Amino acid sequence: MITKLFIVDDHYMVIEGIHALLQHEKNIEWVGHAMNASSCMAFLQQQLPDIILMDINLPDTSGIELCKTVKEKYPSVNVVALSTFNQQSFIKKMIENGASGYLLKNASTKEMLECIEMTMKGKSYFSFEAAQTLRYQPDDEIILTLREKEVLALIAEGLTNPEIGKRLFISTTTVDSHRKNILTKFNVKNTAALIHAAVKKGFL
Amino acid sequence: MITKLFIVDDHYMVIEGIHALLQHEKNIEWVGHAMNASSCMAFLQQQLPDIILMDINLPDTSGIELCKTVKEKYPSVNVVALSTFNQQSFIKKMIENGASGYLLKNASTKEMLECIEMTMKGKSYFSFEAAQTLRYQPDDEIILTLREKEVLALIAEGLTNPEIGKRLFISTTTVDSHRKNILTKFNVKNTAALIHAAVKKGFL
DNA sequence: CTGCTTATCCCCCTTTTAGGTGATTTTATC
DNA sequence: GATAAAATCACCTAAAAGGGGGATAAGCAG
Repeated sequence: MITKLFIVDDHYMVIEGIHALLQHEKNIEWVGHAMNASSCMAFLQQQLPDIILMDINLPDTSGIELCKTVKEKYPSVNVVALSTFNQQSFIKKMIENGASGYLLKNASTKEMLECIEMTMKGKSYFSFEAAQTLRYQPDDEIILTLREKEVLALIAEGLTNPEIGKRLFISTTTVDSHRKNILTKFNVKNTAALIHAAVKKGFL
Repeated sequence: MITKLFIVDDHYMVIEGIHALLQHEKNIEWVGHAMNASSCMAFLQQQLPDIILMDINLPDTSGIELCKTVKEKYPSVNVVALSTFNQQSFIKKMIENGASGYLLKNASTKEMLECIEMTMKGKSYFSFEAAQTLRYQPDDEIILTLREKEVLALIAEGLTNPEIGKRLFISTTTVDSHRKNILTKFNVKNTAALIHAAVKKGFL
């Protein structure tokens, strides 16, 4: 069985690299590539591949959004996320949006082939490191409510509690409560450490 | 004249991609690759290439550090930075550490060849976007003193002014002064916005 | 229905920041 | 040796943040 493979990545070198690594594989057909989200969608209107290797960082839309759109319109297409970052939040988001796997860009040919094979069998595949991230860091997962995320974003913008209150049409004391809860969830004791941690964990 | 090319990048796909893109170039000799800083240094003890394409993000040392070390030990070797990020601070730092050029990973083959050619002629080459970043954003360049960088790092860790003072053996009021100067330089009005901006600009 | 989470609100009090203004010493540079 | 930049220290005031406590209403799941 021949797997039709499509790639979305804005880096020419990566596209060429994957192409070079897989060109001698007989059961993989290279149906094309796109360097941004919109040309990817345009391609899919004409032909559906079996697997899309999709970079998370794209110039127009993020891979996380593109993945969602693709899976909604073409549920039969398997999406495998392709990324440099081994960040838990990204991995989680891609899975939520229907990705079948997560491949880091430092993956070997063997890993790539395994990933394609597994995906075609309907199973999930995650790069070793990505899998470890998901497995061994369950406790540092931070779940914020919608409101908390809003507040956090406004804090990062530099707004004070009274300003945030006005913006969200709630009392200053409420903002204060949210803020304290966020600090507790991140296990930090002030705003500086909070913003730093929030960025590192992909919230900002 | 044949250019001896060496690559340092922790992503197998990128190495293969560049290899694929340049393998038919007759005046470029592919002398090898390394996937981290230490094996790069080990290679250089045996053979010196003309140009090193060096990723900024490496697993052990950062490319910025590696560039410095390489140029100190082997000044004849030209280092071209290779990166996904079009961030001013990184570009600036690489130049300061002796890099001859800055190539973005979405560069075309033509750009790569141009870059190699220019570098061999002793000139600098910067990807179009990287050059624009340097040219059109001169005013948002933020220059911090050594002390200010130290203080900023400790603020990001979540230390308060008294704590920072103890750590650096200076008075709390001095820390306060530094802190105010940093806020002014970043043109922000509180810690939250400061940390956010500092991360975006590559200080943290 | 009961417990749980979310979102809302309020109080007290202490510490920390931020804005303003000013000054001294060290260090590097011309 | 003069000049400029960096680093140091100080005082005042007001605003904001953080730590503690507690309360209520709405919505949801077992």
